[in-house]
Amino acid sequence: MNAVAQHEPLTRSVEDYLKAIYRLTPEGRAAATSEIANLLELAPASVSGMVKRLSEHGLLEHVPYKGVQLTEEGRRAALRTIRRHRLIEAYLVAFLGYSWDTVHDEAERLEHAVSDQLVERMATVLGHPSVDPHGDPIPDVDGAIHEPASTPISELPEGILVELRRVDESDPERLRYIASIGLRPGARVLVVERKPFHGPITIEVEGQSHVIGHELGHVLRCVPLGEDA
Amino acid sequence: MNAVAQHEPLTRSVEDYLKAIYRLTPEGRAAATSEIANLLELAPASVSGMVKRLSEHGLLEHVPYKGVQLTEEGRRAALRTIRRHRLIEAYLVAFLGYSWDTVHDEAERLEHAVSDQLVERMATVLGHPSVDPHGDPIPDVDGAIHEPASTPISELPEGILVELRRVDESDPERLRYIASIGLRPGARVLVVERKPFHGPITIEVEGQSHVIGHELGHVLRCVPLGEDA
DNA sequence: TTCCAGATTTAGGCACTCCTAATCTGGAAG
DNA sequence: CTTCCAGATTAGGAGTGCCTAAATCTGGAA
Repeated sequence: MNAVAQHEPLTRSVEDYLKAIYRLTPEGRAAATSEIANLLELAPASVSGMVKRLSEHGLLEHVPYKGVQLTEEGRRAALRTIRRHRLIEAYLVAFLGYSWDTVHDEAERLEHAVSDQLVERMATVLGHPSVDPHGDPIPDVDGAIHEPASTPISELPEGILVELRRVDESDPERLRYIASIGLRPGARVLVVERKPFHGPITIEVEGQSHVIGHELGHVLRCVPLGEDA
Repeated sequence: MNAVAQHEPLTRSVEDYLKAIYRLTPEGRAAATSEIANLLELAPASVSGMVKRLSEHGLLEHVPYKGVQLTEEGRRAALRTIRRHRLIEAYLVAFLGYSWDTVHDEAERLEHAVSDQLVERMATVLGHPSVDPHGDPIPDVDGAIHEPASTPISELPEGILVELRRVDESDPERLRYIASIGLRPGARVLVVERKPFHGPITIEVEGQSHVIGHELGHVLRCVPLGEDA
């Protein structure tokens, strides 16, 4: 019953909880029950129950009424699932004709079914990529991950020319919209105008102007290329 | 609540039951509870329970104490799963370095997770194959399947030269053994000697002699190529 | 300091999928 | 035609994972 190297496989649900909590707890934050419920589209009471069970199994640290964090074991499990997800996405785009904006749901189901062997073979034929089609970094086999710096386009000054690096969105309709206006990782984008108080942002992509909401701008993470006013 | 075209997805377990019952009921036979339990490695009582539930859902015809058969809807669902399984096997062998004797387990998990879209894309890049790496025919999208004639090598006369067409086995160890002596779909095999009363069979493959048990001979399905005594 | 709104947890249910133990049944043997 | 038993079913239980409704807690406003 040692906590190390026990490889009883986790269920689909458990993997989803761990992934969600990983996303909600950057740098030592704690995740609230309601945040998890929100992300997974479950009732808060269901989350309370699962959190209790996962704490007992040593995957989470839970302070009742305060929040949860992953244990080291939980973190490793979460990163294992994330690695699978992102490699599957990269594989489906590279070899099976998926577009980067439609691949998420398929990967969401496959990540719970593939063996380590299969994922590593995908990684091999892909040449061990460091990011997936959304620009998200792929953790390595040991669970190491490094997130290259990037800034939401909603926080960059007007007049700046940027390269889109990451699209932090999983909703299929939003993704399809983002792709439809020419935005994809690697795209050059000019920040034309930013209205104050979380107002709309005007950008130029492939010579075309588009106005996007602040919320959408928040998921478009970029690196500056220089001024171009 | 119509029986037609309802597409609430079936669970993993349900798909496994339907596949098992499909295998156990060639041409109108009925499958016994114990046969299903055996194939799925479950307690007979568990099968009774599930069979009851699946009958109520219209996927099975159950005559208590007699046996079960698939309804038309159950048959279609079984063939859908079998199509997925066999195309996944073919894909993994063709593109991801799996060997035909080790691919079964991976496909067994993936068949419950892939979308129709993904399976059809695999079928496309494979060029719509008609058989999987074990020689098993792949049902088409409408559920039509035709099983080419073949005879277990255990039923063929001594001295005959045959081509191995199908290996009806899913146990990994047995498959690995079969592959290790040079047997695979397409291999030329000479039936050297067959001892009576289900005795051992001596065959020659790739110039090498091997003695196999009758049980193993039963899963090796062949077509005759001619005499060679 | 008290009190309340909102978040959280507990209580009680239901469906699924499995188990063991007890009971029942249909057909074969006497 | 009765008895018996292998095989099938029912009974009762456990774990997962979700739900709604009812307590309960917490932190900030009055």
